[in-house]
Amino acid sequence: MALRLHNTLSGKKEPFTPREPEHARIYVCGPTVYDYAHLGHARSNIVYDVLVRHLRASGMRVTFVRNVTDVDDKILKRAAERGEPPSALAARFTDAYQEDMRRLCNLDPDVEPKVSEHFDTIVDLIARLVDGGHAYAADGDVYFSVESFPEYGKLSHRNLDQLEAGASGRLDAGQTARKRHPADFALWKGAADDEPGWPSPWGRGRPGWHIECSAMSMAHLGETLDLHGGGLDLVFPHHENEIAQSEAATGVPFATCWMHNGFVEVDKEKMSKSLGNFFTARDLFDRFEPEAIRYFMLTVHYRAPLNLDWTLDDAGHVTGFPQFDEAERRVEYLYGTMRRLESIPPERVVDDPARATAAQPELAAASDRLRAALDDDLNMPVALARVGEVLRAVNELCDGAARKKGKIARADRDAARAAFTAIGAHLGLGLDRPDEVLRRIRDRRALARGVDPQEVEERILERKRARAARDFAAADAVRDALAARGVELHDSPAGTTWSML
RNA sequence: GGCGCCGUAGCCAAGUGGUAAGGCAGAGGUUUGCAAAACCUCCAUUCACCGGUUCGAAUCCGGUCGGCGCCUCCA
Repeated sequence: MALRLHNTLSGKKEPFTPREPEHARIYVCGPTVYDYAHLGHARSNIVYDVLVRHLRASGMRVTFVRNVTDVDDKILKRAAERGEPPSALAARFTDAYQEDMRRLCNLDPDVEPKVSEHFDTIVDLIARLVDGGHAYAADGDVYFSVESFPEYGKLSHRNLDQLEAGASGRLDAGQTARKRHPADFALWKGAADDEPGWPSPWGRGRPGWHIECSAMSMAHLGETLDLHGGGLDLVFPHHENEIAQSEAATGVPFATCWMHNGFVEVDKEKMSKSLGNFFTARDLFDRFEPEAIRYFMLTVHYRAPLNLDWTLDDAGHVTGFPQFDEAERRVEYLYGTMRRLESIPPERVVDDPARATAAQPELAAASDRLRAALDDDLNMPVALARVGEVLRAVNELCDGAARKKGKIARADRDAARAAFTAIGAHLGLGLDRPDEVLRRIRDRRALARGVDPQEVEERILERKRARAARDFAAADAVRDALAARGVELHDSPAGTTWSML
């Protein structure tokens, strides 16, 4: 294992070294479940999914924990607006989140802890901080004292003076009065009588935003995590505060490596709910194969911003996403190549070492090349370039097997299969059934363009008769008429199939 | 104001000292009754701009211009 990762803590690329060499303990900040997952959540999940898959494909055991924040002010607010119990709303969006992430070909975390199931752990941690002099109660709230932790700011590379200056003028007056230092943050928030709350030594209330991640990660992975990840926007204050409260409590490093993924942007601006320029994953699933969305997320390095382009009609409505179109064509290429390989008739597969082509070494090395790309700070774009090389080599083999009296060496065929296995293992691509994916993509496009598959099949039969009668003019007329509607016909010895442009 | 990131072909995008990966689009070709798919070939003497360091820089240093993020809920 020679994975090197950019560590936010040091600002440098470093070898990833779990405390237990063959077992990585990883924690990633999950969603606050008050709405559907948007593309930013999708990107974050896909990045860490590739990390976990890559580590496992490289032979490491990984315990992957990703929380669900199901107790939070935003949830209470949204639930109140809808007249729905907060727990019901949270449960609904938790289910939706899990479903969406699975559709994006992400593995489930090994543990998915929820705030609602960890009150004791959270309260214990707060009590430990109060006892240690790192936190203080004030009017039913409990605050962490940043001045009690000299290293505060080490992750986001800022100091308390800077924070004070930056925060001036936009602080909540009520909280400021209770805080000893403006940067102190709430560990526990007292609840008003009409607000939901849970019992604690400091009165009825609910956890602050940051404490749950410290409590739950340490509960499931121990006091020092090998890697803690999340979106770039979590560096400050969320992760900075997690470090402070965790290390103040335990006296040991909270996480060895901190990893942060870049944003999804629209028109060069961060996509976020507050800007109103976001798309949920579900919105896109109706228009594109979820795996195409995953593919697109892999085309850019995880730390770089990922800019989303769209096309608009005159009325300003979104008409398309060129990048997802392109990614979906690449997904078709991937599955189309897989299907081609498996469609080679058995009699054309021969045990003839001499026939093994120059492509075989390239395919045999596919796994190593993927690993090398991802070992370098999870360079997914380069990994995708390696995938492209594999697909080209496999198609070359298939072309050879398709020629008159063409054959493919069993060794080549097996190397190609192994390459697809490696692609799935490291990147989570190509794990579905080719026929099903390709038909789904085709039918989704047909539906969008008002093309009836049944009718297309009839036209194909019509053309078949014309061709049999050597009436090529009539046959071509059918082809042209369908082509005008985006339907593309593919003739092959086995018959005619079709796809949507 | 503080901290930080980015600017590579028509578009997207890798590349942190050794002479520009990959994809899309485009051009030509093989194949095909015609197509499509697939495959082959071509497509940046150059990396926003100006200086500097070096035998050598897209890569390091300084400056200029342009874009963005965090500092407040946020993946």
